Amino acid sequence: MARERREIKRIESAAARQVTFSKRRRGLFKKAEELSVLCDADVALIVFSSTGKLSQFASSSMNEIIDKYNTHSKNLGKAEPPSLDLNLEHSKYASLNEQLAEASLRLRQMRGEELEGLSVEELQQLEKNLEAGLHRVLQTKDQQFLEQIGELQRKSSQLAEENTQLRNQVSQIPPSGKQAVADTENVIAEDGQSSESVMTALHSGSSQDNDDGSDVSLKLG
Amino acid sequence: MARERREIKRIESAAARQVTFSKRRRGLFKKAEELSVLCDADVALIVFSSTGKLSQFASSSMNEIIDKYNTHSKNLGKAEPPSLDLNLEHSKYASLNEQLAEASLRLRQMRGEELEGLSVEELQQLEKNLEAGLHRVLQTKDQQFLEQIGELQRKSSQLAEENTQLRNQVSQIPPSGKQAVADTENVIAEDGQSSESVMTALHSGSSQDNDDGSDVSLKLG
DNA sequence: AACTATTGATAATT
DNA sequence: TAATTATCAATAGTT
Repeated sequence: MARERREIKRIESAAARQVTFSKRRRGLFKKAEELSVLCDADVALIVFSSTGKLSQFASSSMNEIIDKYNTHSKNLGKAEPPSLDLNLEHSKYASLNEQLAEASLRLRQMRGEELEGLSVEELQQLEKNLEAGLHRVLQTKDQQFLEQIGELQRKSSQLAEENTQLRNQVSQIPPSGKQAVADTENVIAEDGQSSESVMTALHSGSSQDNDDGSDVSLKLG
Repeated sequence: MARERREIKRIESAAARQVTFSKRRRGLFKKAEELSVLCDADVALIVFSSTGKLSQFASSSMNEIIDKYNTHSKNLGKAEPPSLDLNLEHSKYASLNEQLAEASLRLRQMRGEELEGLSVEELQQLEKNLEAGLHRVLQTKDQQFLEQIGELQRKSSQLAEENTQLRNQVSQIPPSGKQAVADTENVIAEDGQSSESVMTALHSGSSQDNDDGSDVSLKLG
């Protein structure tokens, strides 16, 4: 196009390259615009100089054209596997966002957090999931607890029974006047307890026995 | 460039427009490539004909250049709010995909599924998470159990103590021979119990008392 | 699509 | 960098 034909290969001289870049870039953009006007075409031109500076031309909106380009590439089943359709991308992105939000919420809920907003059904489902996970551990542990409680209940009943029987025996001691009472008090004193507390314990004993049993049954049912 | 100068405005004749489009498009792409080669520039050119057909040129990768363009635009704080940055969109999308995949995997693992491929560290982490989740439920439940057990233990000790005291009282009854025993048996019969079970309960009473205490302590420690 | 007269682009120079 | 200009390249109209 000029004094001499120039071979199309990289211009080594940075200065010359810069000059040629400026001239040719202007021409290229001019021709791009002319094409878009003359032929009613949608044209997008992006140029990065070797120094990284951006120049651009778009007959309409750059992003519009890029979106259109991405859609075309996708629909034509072209290569470009790393590039995805921006439009589809968009809905997928929104969808992914929702899914991720829900997943992390569920995780937090399985950790016992943010349970406030859950419906009854959701709580039941969460409970089911947690219960399934907990099942073996809880089974073993609960069983041990129940065994201990049952054993203690049996012993309590046994001891209460003995108490009753012993009380009967005590009540059948021939009333020998003050002395017997004194003796009893002495024995109690040796054990470090007052007669008052003993009687209270004895009286509440049988009633408490029943209360305990029903309490445990209720809580375990 | 030719027989006559052409005004730069839309060519009304569709045929003429199509011809000009073909010619000028070829020239434009040629010049775009020449610029990229001569000046070591990164050039992307996208052209949609008025009939919607796509032509493109990119000196490197089209998506690479578009990404670079978007990054530039973004950094320059440009407008274009309705259009999203493809670049960022893309990495966000990939990132979201990963996050979602991980979240759902973790959920499945918390339900006890897909534990096969986990390393020891991962299993320990999962165990920790499950334990944390179970903690609140278990804490409440365990506390109730412990309270019940503690109460029963207290009562057992109390009753055992009373038993000891009552036994002391019984042993201090003046030996009045057979009659006293017979009376005791009658009283017991009225309560619907046999003397044999009573004696067994009495004999095992003190020894069992100690055993129970240590047993419970061990299991709760 | 090929031809070609003409304009437009630009390489070398200033 | 900008202007000049000789030359080459692109292309409008024609075939």
